[in-house]
Amino acid sequence: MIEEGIGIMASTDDLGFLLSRASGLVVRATNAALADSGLRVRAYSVLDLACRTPEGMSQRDLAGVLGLDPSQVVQLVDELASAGLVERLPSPTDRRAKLVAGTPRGRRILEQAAVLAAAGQQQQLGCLSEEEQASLRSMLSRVIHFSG
Amino acid sequence: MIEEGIGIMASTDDLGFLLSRASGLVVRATNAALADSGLRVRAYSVLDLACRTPEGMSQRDLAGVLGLDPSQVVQLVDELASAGLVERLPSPTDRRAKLVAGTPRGRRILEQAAVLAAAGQQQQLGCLSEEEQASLRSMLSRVIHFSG
DNA sequence: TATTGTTATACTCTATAACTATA
DNA sequence: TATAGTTATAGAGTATAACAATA
Repeated sequence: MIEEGIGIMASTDDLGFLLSRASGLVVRATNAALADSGLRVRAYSVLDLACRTPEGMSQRDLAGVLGLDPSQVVQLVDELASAGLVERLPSPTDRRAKLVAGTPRGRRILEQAAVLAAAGQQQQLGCLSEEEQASLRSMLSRVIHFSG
Repeated sequence: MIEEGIGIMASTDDLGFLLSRASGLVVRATNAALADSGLRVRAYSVLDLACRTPEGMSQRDLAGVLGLDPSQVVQLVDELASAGLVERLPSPTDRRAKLVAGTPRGRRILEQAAVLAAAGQQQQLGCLSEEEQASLRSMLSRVIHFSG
């Protein structure tokens, strides 16, 4: 079998198709690289953000930043909390909100996972120079924050 | 609600994350734009390829080009064939293979759908100049055909 | 009245394996 | 022995709606 089951959109030089396909390949490679960590890409992203802010981050903010539905965040945080990688702390300012913060164990796992994820990612993106990767980052950031 | 349910990967300036998120937004916008045509992005891609080659294209080739599993192509071609947009023709050279070709109706629908899809896509990608879009296309093509 | 987290549900997409008929 | 299409199934990701507690 040559290749199977990744992104899609119209014919081979269509930007939407290329974006979808490239994204699928990178996600797949990253998930494969992360396998030993027990994490998949989405959980990894949540853990990463939770560990980035010492006080923790509300689930709603996590959802907003990652572009996920809040109900998906619930599931992902459940997983991470069961594994002891994050904990839900009460927000000091809003009794509805829960701040998701990385545990010491979570930070250790994240550190290892980050190496794996970067390797898997560069396995797909390594054909682009540093300058190209920077340019790509810049363009994609604009696309994401653009709603016209 | 701010934003929900799209692509994912690590923290906000991570290339994998940006790729995944941008792709998700474009696919969503395109699916929404295509709604009136009764097509979704993957079926649209198959129809597009089927109509591009007058003799039709084998399902295996479709799968290879689009990066889908052959079993997914079966389903998508089933859908399109039920709607009368493509037909499965016997291959003159290989009795196992079936050539998927667009019907006249399929070509008409495709023509309309292409306009819708392009509009939905540019709604997300319109913030990039023509030059940037060309550069993006070039980089993503390389990423896709790179397996290092 | 609106928002945070949660639960439930359905649908789409992805991943595998096995089977058949041909090659 | 391998390949094209097919079927079946399971898992991951996405999309909605509704509810309780709190703002």
